[in-house]
Amino acid sequence: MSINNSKPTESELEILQVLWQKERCTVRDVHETLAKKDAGYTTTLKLMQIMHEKGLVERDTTAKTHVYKALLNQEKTQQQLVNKMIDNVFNGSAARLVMQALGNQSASKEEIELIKDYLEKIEGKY
Amino acid sequence: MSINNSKPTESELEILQVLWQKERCTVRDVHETLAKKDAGYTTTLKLMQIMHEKGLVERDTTAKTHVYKALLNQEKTQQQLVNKMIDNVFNGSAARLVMQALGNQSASKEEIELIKDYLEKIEGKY
DNA sequence: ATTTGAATACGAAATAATTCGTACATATAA
DNA sequence: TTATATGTACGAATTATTTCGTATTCAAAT
Repeated sequence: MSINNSKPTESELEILQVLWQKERCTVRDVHETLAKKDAGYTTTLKLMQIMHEKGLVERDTTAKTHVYKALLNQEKTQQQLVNKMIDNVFNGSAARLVMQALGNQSASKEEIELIKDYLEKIEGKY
Repeated sequence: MSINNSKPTESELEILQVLWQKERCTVRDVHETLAKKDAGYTTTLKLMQIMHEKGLVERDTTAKTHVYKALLNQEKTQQQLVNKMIDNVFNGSAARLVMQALGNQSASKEEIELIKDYLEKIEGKY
């Protein structure tokens, strides 16, 4: 049983996103990056404080302005979420999810190439 | 703007899952299928009633025991959820999600084959 | 030294989601 | 007919999540 098996909430995920990108962030950094949402600054602050309580992030409080860092591993978290979605939404079929993902606008020619290469690589395993 | 753009909650998704599988279900059908969760019967009932209010399902109330049917389209719903995940969790990269999905235990040799075929097929588009 | 601006802390309200108890109706079996 | 089993309705408690206001601290500029 791991220490962090609690799934992050929607908002927490948005914040983690930023932290994974930028590594060390102040609350303001995060808040500014999440400009889309027009929540107030103290809302972002509070969320990050809660994340700290939960052990999702660590922070350096030596300076007045605290600096946050993600503690959840990006890959692991992604894996968990994907697994859950496969299970929950695609009746356990990874292939279904993949096809759904590839059938949409987001998949460019370059991405398709990447995936083909990847398939070649993992096909060795069988 | 569609009528049903509200994303189903976690629990609602579980129920939809069952309804997509079985087409026409009573509350008891659903509740029994969702045996894993040990919520009470009336909880499932209430959830399905709420889903009806929200327009996620329709129901036939001619008989004493009501019969439910999903109104949300499975494919469309899956697509929405996948898109959201790509955006939210994979910084917009469908390829990342796909690789993550393929890198896990769920992807069998057969599934990989399916995907390769699929890639061939959509590659024509470019 | 005083003001101003930018931070944190934190309680508490607002909102969303889940869970369940209880009342009541109806069908079926004894 | 009466009792029992199985349904629905629905209010309300509980729990989770998000949002924000206000107090306070600290640093920098005036």
